[in-house]
Amino acid sequence: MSVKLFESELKVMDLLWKEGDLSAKEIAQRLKEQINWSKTTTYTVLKKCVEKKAVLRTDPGFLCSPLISRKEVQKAATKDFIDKMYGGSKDLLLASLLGQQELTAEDITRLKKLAEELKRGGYE
Amino acid sequence: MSVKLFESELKVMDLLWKEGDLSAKEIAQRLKEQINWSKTTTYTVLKKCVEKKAVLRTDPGFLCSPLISRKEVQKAATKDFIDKMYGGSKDLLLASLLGQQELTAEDITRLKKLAEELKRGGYE
DNA sequence: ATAATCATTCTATTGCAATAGAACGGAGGA
DNA sequence: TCCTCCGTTCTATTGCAATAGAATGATTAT
Repeated sequence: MSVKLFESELKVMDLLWKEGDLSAKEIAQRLKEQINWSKTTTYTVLKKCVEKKAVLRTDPGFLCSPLISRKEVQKAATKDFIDKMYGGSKDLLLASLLGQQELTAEDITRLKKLAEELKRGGYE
Repeated sequence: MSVKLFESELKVMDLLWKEGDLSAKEIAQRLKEQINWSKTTTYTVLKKCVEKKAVLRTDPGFLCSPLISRKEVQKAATKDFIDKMYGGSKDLLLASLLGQQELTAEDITRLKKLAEELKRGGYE
């Protein structure tokens, strides 16, 4: 359950999260178009994802499906990031986010509504 | 004004942010104690910080002072992180933070209060 | 004046993510 | 059966952050 992914691996996962299951061949094709990756690059990175149990690859056709969700990865990465940049304090990150001048009144209203919903248990 | 710092550079900045201006020698001493860095490692990393204009080093005594604040660096790093992990959407990061089960009712109350203050312009 | 000490810089070395060229192997056509 | 194509793997190569050993140069003590 090692959800620590590198940037290259995220590119592969991103595709799978967006498009759903794809064959290795299709992934290679799309990443060739999108970011000009050589097919071998895609296969190498894909292999890493499989080793890390982030992707399940099954025959026939080397069909690939994500084993971990974007949310899980985001959550883990966010924790790492908070540890690294905010000394482990979620609150400090929140404060930094909220303290940005670009935050509009609507942002805040929305935020309050969001908090309200959370309080009522309106989260998955 | 390149505020993009590596992990090693952050270790140096962290010290300066905490302790205020220090001589290169003192920095080397402390990082030797704290994380067992060789003095040359410290000097190499410190040099990078100077090149990046994150630190001002003046004679006499190679006194070092931070040229950028922790907040600036956090803000820039957070933006990068949001771009990388949340497709540039600050809201999604917020949602992820708030959606964590560990968030208590008090957390939410505090958050709402924080948002309230922000709305009233109570931020620096 | 010279030696010794020590702060600073110069110049590797290591480790690992990113990228991809070349080799391999199996399916399908001649 | 044999050849060709192409999906997949094996095995580099590159680039860069992290780390630090050896060289340098200035200051102090003898």
